[in-house]
Amino acid sequence: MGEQNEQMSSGQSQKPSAEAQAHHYDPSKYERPSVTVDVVMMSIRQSDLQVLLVKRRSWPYEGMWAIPGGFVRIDESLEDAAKRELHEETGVQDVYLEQLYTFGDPGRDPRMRVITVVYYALLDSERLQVRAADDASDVGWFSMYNLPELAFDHAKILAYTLQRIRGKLEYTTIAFNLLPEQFTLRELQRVYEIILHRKLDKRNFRKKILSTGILEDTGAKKMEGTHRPARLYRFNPAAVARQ
Amino acid sequence: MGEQNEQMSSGQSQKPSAEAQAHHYDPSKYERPSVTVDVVMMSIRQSDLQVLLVKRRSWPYEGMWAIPGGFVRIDESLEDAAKRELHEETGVQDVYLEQLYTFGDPGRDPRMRVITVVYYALLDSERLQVRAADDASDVGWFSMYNLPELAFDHAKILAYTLQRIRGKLEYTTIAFNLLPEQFTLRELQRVYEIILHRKLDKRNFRKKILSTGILEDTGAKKMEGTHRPARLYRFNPAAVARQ
DNA sequence: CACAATGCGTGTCTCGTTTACGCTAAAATA
DNA sequence: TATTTTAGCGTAAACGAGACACGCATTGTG
Repeated sequence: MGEQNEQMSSGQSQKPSAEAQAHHYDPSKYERPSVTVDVVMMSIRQSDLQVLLVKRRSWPYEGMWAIPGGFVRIDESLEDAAKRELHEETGVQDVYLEQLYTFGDPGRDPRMRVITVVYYALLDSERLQVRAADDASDVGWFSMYNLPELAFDHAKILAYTLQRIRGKLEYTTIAFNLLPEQFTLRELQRVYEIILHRKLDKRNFRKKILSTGILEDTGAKKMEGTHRPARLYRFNPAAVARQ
Repeated sequence: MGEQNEQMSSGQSQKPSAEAQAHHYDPSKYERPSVTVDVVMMSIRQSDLQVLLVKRRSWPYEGMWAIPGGFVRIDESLEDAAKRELHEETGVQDVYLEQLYTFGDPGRDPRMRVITVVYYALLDSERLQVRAADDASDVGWFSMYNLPELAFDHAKILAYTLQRIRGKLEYTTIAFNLLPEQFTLRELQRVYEIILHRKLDKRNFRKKILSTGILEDTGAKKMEGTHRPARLYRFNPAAVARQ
């Protein structure tokens, strides 16, 4: 093994060292790709799973919609870049944010070699309503189930995002990030139904969620419409067994 | 949202366009990070889960062990870079390879900003034995449960790798990639036990695996030692439901 | 003030899955 | 032919998932 083992792990010096040259390897010869971070921002809006997209105003893919993103600054972590992007687009901070995957095929951007680290964020619908007004018309929310024509490989990225959150929904507590601090069991069930895209049995759902002990009864009730009011619960992170 | 929405998704032109300048954003100003791909190569050896590491011969972390990796070439996909690395280190091709995570904190390499896309590979122990001889002494196999002192943030990367394969073991068929084409049920069970790091019940394990129908009896038997020979099975990818 | 309308909140049974557990079979060696 | 070693098998109990229907608390209306 290691015919010519260049020992490039996490980077040989980029200025050619004597040793690198001895191994016929000069990293400074290599053109560096651009690195961007894109953030798939999702929220439950209008009883739908929606994603924030921005409209491209220039070549390539002019007029198509794209996942918001930007270049990683040289002294900024990937997660910080994602948080910055998130804040710029939505004004919110402290939301659930997770790295999804890194897409780096040559040719995915016709202008240059771009490697994109994709994150996804789950936003509480309530906090978001505030900013829903300023419709710059080149930023918009779209249903994950009815997407417009997307730039680059962004359709693939969103498909993968949906797959990931569906998977995580089953064995983590990510759903709570899409709800305000207090919520009813019915609202929580709707989040699950919207993401999994199928109906769930009310009794079994309640039984399962309550049996985990991750919900705390606030004592308050939510009255809405002409029917019996629903209990309001709060997520109790202390009681979470596994992430 | 989108105070100054720079529309950087998957890259604004790197040459400053009139439009980019109008938005006070000139990507060419930004220093680009280096991008490397590291590959965690794992195999079952000596009834142990082992990983291939290379010894660093220069600053920083001189003398410590590191996950093999190298720069991504400008016209090469991330996965191709990982395959190249894999081939250079082990001589094998066509093995299970999956992207793990991207590590990019500033300061993780003291020489420069390096963003590392980490892949992991699962190698069939049998094919590997051939090359086990050429011990260059700066390449070696180490137990995932007893690692040497590691360079950079590589200890964190290996911990995360182990977590990922444990998770995947439960709902995918990745285990087969660690075995030769034909294997006994006992050998398969050992792979699970070594990765999960706990004993499994023989009868339940056989029942569970056989009930999935992903194994095909080859008809052949494996005789080894002074006891009843075991059936040899083969993995039947056609019968795999999910993953 | 009664009654209709609406969504909240609950319990049980069935069935399939997972776990726990011990003995006989087949081969090699002495 | 006795001993050693691992292969290969079945059943009972516990648990979890899914199916399923009706009384309750509130509001609006006549």
